[in-house]
Amino acid sequence: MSELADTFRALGDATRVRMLDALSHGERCVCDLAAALGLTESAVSHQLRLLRNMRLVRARRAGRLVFYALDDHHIMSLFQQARRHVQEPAMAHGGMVGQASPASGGGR
Amino acid sequence: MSELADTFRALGDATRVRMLDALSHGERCVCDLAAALGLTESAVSHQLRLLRNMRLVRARRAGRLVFYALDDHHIMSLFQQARRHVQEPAMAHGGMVGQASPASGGGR
DNA sequence: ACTACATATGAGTAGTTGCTCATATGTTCA
DNA sequence: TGAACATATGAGCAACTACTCATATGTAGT
Repeated sequence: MSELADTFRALGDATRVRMLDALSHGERCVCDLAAALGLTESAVSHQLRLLRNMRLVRARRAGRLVFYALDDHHIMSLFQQARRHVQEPAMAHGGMVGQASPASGGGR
Repeated sequence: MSELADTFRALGDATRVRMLDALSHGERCVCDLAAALGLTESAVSHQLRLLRNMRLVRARRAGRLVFYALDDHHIMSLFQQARRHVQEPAMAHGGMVGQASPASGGGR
C-alpha cells in the first residue's frame, strides 16, 4: 500500500517528471539529460538513482556513457492518466464547502 | 508540466493514499476518516485541504458533518495503473548497470 | 445567547528532500 | 600505467512536509 505512495512520490517532482518526459522520446545518456534539463550531471545522476530504485528507469552502459530508458510501459500510461485529471474542466471547485445539506433544513 | 508533478506529489504520501483508498469505497466524513486511519481529525483535515486544492477530493456539508468523496473517476484509474507498475515482475533490476554494450565490443 | 460538537486553520517543529561540492568508480585511449 | 572523460556516490545544507497544539469558524439543540 505504501509502495503505491512511494511510486507516486518518485513521480512527484518537477525535475523527475521532466526527466521521464525526456526519456519518453527515447533513451538518453546522463550528460544529454543534464544538458537538456539545465542541471549538473551530479544532480541528474542522483535523481536517476532514485528512479532506478523505484524501477521507473533502466540503465544500459555503452562505453563510458550510460543510457537510461523508461523501465516499463505503465509509466507513460500513468502520465496520460494524470494529465487527464489535470486537464479536467474544473467545475464548481470553490475554496470550501458551499451549501448543500439534504439532512438539515434551511439554516438559521 | 509541473502541474503533473504536483498531482503526483499529492498522491505521494502513505497517509493520503490511505485516505483516498478509504474514499474509494464511498464518501466519508472527517471524523470517520480520522478514526479509520488512526489519526487526529486535525491531521486529516490538513491533508484533506491539500487533496481538495489538488482537486482530488470534493467536500459536501451535511449538518455539522462534512463528507468527502473522490473528485473524479481518473483517480482510481491512476491507482490501478500505479498498482500494475508496483506489481511488475521485477526482472533483472540489479543495483547498477550490468554489462550490455552493443556499441562497444567485448569489454576489457 | 450559550453549550456542545464537527471541522478548519495558523504557528511551530522534527523529519525529509533536492540540490551542490568533493571524491570515488568505471571506461577509453595513448 | 596514466590522463581524460562519464557517471556514481557521500556529506552537508536550504527548502519543504506532515504532524501537533491552540484556536477559529460553522452548525444543532436548549
